[in-house]
Amino acid sequence: MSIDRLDGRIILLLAREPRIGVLEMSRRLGVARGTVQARLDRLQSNGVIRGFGPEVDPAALGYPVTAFATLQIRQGQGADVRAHLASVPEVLELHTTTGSGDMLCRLVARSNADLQRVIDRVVGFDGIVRASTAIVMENPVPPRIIPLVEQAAEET
Amino acid sequence: MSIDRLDGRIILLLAREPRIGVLEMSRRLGVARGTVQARLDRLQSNGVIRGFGPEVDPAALGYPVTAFATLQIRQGQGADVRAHLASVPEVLELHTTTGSGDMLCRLVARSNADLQRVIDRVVGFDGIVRASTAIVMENPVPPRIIPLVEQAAEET
DNA sequence: TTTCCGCTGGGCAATCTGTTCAGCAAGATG
DNA sequence: CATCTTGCTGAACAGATTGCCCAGCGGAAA
Repeated sequence: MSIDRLDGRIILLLAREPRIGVLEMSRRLGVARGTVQARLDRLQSNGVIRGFGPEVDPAALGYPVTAFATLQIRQGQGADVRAHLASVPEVLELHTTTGSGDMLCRLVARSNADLQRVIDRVVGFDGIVRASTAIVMENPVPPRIIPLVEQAAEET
Repeated sequence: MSIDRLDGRIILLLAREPRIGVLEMSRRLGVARGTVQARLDRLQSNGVIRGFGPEVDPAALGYPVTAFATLQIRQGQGADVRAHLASVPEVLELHTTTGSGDMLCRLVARSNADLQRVIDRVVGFDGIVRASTAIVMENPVPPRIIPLVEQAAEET
């Protein structure tokens, strides 16, 4: 559940050089290979490290436009809306939230014009009452986790 | 810039079994090892595959609460606010957007009570006029990219 | 004191990687 | 039509890494 400094350094190393091997890590960290291996196993079975899936850049795939849509759902239609949104490839992420909207989703599109098509497809479903969209211009802090890992490692 | 079916299958395999090697991939895909290697190199230098960083689960680290905050910024304070937010470990992501808000950020916290502390720290900065927060309850579609990859691979 | 647990340092066979090579087919170019 | 370029194949090689095992050691808990 909680991680120590060594765990933190392992994650840090992996984040910086994902292709690094266990042996090389043990050299850099100054510990035995078995230790690194055991820590990694533990981190993975703990669920702290979910996996090492490839990070694919939607922009490089031809989807340079990102947007966030806040959706208002008709009462009782939640399950259907979820299924509908899950079937749209351009919906990269979906959350149900408290607050003024009911759901928040991340969308990508090939262009601003194409975003219209995506939104039409997203909201072209009966259970969705209203959608308000915010187009992403800049991304000053791309998805990150390292600072949090470092903080968690310090607090041991 | 664009990917074909083989590229798609490579990414798919990597997503499903991240620890798979180039040799095993070539066997599964029925192509030569050199081909897979060349494709992978190309995908990475293209930027389609950004990397293979470890996916760390904030919940397993002790931060089970996720929220999205929409921020309104005082004109001309954008740069300062960006720097301020980047210094908060619990800010996992930050975007500047069009629409009613000026920025949208993803936050995590140790609990709902702790979220108050995080928000106080986030908005306790001069350039931020207003913040409205939505707490995430469910996550019906966790961050995903595979459907988009498959679509991009088909369209070749 | 005794037990448990994690780390160390070592060794082993099996496997994979990085790299290079020549051959071949298809498509583009002149 | 001849030539070139590009991408894929199948193979080879040395070097490195992995998965797995073991015994010993020290600190912390019972």
